[in-house]
Amino acid sequence: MKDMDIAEVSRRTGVPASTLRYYEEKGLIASIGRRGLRRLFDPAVLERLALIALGRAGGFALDEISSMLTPDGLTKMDRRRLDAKADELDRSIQRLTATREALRHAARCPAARPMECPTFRRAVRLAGAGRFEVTPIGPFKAEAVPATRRKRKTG
Amino acid sequence: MKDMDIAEVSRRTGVPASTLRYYEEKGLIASIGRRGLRRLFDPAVLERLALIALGRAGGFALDEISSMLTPDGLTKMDRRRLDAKADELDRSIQRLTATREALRHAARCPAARPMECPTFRRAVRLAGAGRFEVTPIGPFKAEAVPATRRKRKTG
DNA sequence: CTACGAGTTCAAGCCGACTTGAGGTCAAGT
DNA sequence: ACTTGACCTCAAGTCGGCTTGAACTCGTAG
Repeated sequence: MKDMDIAEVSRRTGVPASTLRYYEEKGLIASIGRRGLRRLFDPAVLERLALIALGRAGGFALDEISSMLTPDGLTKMDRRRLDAKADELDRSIQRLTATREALRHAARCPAARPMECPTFRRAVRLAGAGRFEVTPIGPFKAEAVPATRRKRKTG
Repeated sequence: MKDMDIAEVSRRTGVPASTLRYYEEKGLIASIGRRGLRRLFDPAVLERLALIALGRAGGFALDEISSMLTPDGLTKMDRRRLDAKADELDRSIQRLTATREALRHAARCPAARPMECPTFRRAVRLAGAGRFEVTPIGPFKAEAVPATRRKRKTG
């Protein structure tokens, strides 16, 4: 198997060409050269894309992912950091599991109003909705903060 | 406990006032009236915010959440939909779990390059990164599509 | 009466991860 | 020689979920 053009990489991974270009621009992947204008990719890029997808599936930001990949190939981070990430994921999983349970329960609990049901309340609490640690995904990092005069966290 | 002003709601939930206003604008919560300009909230809003947080924790969009809440109070959707949501969450959990395992394994596997390790490869595959079903979070819905001439999915 | 500060509105900005569109290039087929 | 069409670049747009800033309005304490 020789080098592939962007269309082939796209076809084999399902990742759109525009995304591949974007990833290259961000330094997540690299093309091995050009033929004319066209990028040529080493088949190893497929593996790398799988890793990137792994990271995305884990909810990591592209920047984080790129900090986890070595240029020559694959992830080679220190245990600490990987473990920290795994722990983070673990907490997400806990929350999601509680949320799932709350949903399942709500689907079959006869209580007129879900919140009247202790099982549901417990799930809500476990989901982090009672105490608002809530760092799920995307923005929304309500941190149970004094609330008045919370300072900007970004820019 | 009587009606609360926005600061109190914020203090008690950790949700910034700006977010509360935004939620009201989106119809996710409602204030029970005004004193002068100032919104007054019924304590029941706390419960509703907990539910919203539950939804967010589950990765649901605000619009989805609002479609799950009845105006008078709480979620009262048909079983089908709740179960569908729970199933969706379940798939997310599977992926996240595989990702976590991949990370944990990568942290202690001695293989020079993680992808050489079958355990890791398996985790990557389970994480959806090999077959790219990858509908994790946020954009990035690569659907193993013909790749050339994929048509726009949004506006 | 006046100032203060917490509240209000509205429009605009921000972030991440891409996508889209206009306009350009180039290798290969006829 | 010319057309085709896949690829290219770069700037701008999109989407969700908020946040921020400017300008304004009140209720209350002094």
